[in-house]
Amino acid sequence: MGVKEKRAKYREEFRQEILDAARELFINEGYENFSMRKLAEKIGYSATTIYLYFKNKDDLLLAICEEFFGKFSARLNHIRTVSRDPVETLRQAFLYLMDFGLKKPYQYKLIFFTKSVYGSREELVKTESMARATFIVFKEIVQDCIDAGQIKHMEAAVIVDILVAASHGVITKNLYCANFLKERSGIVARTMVDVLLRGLQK
Amino acid sequence: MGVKEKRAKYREEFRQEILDAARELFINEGYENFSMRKLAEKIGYSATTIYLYFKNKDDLLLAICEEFFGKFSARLNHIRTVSRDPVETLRQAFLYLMDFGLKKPYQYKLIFFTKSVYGSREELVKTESMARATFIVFKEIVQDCIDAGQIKHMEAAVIVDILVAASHGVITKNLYCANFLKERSGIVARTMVDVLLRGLQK
DNA sequence: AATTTTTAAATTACGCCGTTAATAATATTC
DNA sequence: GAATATTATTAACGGCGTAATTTAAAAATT
Repeated sequence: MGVKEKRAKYREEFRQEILDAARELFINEGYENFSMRKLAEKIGYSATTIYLYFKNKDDLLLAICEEFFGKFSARLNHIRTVSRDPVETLRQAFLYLMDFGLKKPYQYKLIFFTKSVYGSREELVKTESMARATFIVFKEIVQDCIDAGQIKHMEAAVIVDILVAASHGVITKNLYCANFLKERSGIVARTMVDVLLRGLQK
Repeated sequence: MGVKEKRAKYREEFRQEILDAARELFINEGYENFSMRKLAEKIGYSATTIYLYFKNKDDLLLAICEEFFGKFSARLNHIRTVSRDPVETLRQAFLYLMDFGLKKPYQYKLIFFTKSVYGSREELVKTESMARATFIVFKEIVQDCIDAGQIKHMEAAVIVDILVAASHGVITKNLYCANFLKERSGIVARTMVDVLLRGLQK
């Protein structure tokens, strides 16, 4: 390995080190209370050094989102290959998203409700991203159900939107609504899934 | 009117003036970009003067939320007295919430996804608030449907949670998801309502 | 009416923040 | 070993929420 490559590798390693610390800080403190200065202290460098590896605070967040969507789309692909019944696959995919949110609400919030890190829709569609890949797998899972004639015939993307929105909603209520009983969130989530899939079936 | 009352009245008027300016600023700039200093400039006073009328930034937000929930619960009560069919009443209540979100997403975000201004559940239940009043009316509307035997028999609060969560979800997708087609948000909202009510019916 | 007391407002200040510009230290290349 | 490129630091700008202090105005008391 040449010197150039070696340096590039160390650079990559350091970048990842920053990213790991950033993820932890983002999740523990939330986007608001995260700060470049705290992150700098955590990694033992000055705040401005971070800017040599990431454009800015939101660029850090984008990298974290891409990490997440990478794992998420892989998981969806796995579910799809293992499970046989289309509707059961869809249910599992849906539940996987919602369970993640119930288990790690602050991480879920960070990824889904913090900033539009992917820019406009045009930008998202143009540049390839793990976020887009995830959406596409999800849509395929829905399309399988439609093709099997098991759910109502409508645009797959609309159904994906509805299911993801439902998950988002349960988690936002969990996060923000004082009146929402945490002990009931499991019930609400499962009922939501049942009611939606029931309503979608022919 | 005595001098004391007069002064109290002027105080109340000024407080409302600040609140009106704050609402506008909060909605136009979002919670992040709202600042006490900007608000101060807008009303032509120094930043610290605001602290004579509101405890802090979040106290301003709480006042704005209470204003909203006051109008919202009144609207729900109105719908309830006008409409006759229980499920139709529920559908209208649900749609009213979601349409508000589609029309004014930033205001919706401000009220529902910004901070837990009402503190913990214990605090919410203890102190009376318009937010709690709204929840109670919503629950009564659902209970009417259950009592009429038109939807599945389950805890009314769970159904309220599901419906409100569904609305929240559609709006969050609208706000944060780059992949979400704005032109489709109307369709997604209406389909969500239909699918949920269909799934909830016996 | 003059003086004391209360109230309202502004100024100053503290410790944060994201980020840029300028500078120093280190490594690489010639 | 000198010149160049890279990496890191320090200093600084303009912003933030808000507490403490100080000034100005109004009201109450004498």
